[in-house]
Amino acid sequence: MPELPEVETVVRDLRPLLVGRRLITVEVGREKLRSPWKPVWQETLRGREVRAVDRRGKWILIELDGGPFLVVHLGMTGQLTVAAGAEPRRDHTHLVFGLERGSPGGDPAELRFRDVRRFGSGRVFADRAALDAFFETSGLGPEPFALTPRYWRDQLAGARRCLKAILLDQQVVAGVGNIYADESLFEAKLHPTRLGKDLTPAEVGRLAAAVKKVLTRAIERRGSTIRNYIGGSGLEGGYQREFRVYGRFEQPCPRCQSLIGRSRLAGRSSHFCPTCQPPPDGAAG
DNA sequence: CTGTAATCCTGCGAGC
DNA sequence: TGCTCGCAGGATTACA
Repeated sequence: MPELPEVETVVRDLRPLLVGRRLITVEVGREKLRSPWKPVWQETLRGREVRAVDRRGKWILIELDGGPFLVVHLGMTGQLTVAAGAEPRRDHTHLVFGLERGSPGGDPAELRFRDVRRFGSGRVFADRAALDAFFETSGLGPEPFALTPRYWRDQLAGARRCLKAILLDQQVVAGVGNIYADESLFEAKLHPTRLGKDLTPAEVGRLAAAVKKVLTRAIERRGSTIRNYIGGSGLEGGYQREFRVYGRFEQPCPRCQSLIGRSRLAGRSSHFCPTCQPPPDGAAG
């Protein structure tokens, strides 16, 4: 569910609520997450103060006093929020970190990880080197905002894959998922089945700009809430009201009124305007 | 190198 | 009501 804009929103929400506060307790549920939680991690975290809250791709990084990182991936249905301790825990809450009171006599609060489908995960790295090694091993690509046209050109030059598959590949660009891949391709007026190697320099430039533009706008709207995404303070996103193709199958294109098409690509449903995003030469619709 | 499908899960809406 | 089916913001793996 959550892609870069949603994860960025969670991080921005959590930062002022967590930085400077200590994790007092750690509770771990019985249900297995995507990656198994190691019992020693409780001890690694307990009593440490949060130094920083950051994002890398779709990963949430909580840096703690003395070096370790608590790292959370939201998968499809993950929610990471700070809630009042008195607020009942909802079902599917798998990790709960009790927070030091914000002020003497202040109300108790908790950092909670809830994930209905359990495709998400929480893990702990001993220090920044271990964290970097993890991303290095996974081949996680660069953040999309500082990318040069040169980088895109190099990535696309020999690519026989279609654009949709390329955008979803976290090794090419970190953070883009199904919604923002479709919306970016519409913005760039590029059909999702076009091959990377077939793009003209102008088209490469359009794609690079479109990804940045769409993600930036989505962050401004606090991401997209379709089913169950919420930010770190529990607020929903608003970008779903600005979707131009995603989830709009057979509805009119906002640019040309053609009916939005949908097909299965790279295992995901892809939405596009058959007119504004012309299919590759020799292909149908 | 490609693409495709199955897998990990639960919940929801559509259709009967 | 209740059932089945298909689908869902992700990522990995196996196989053609």
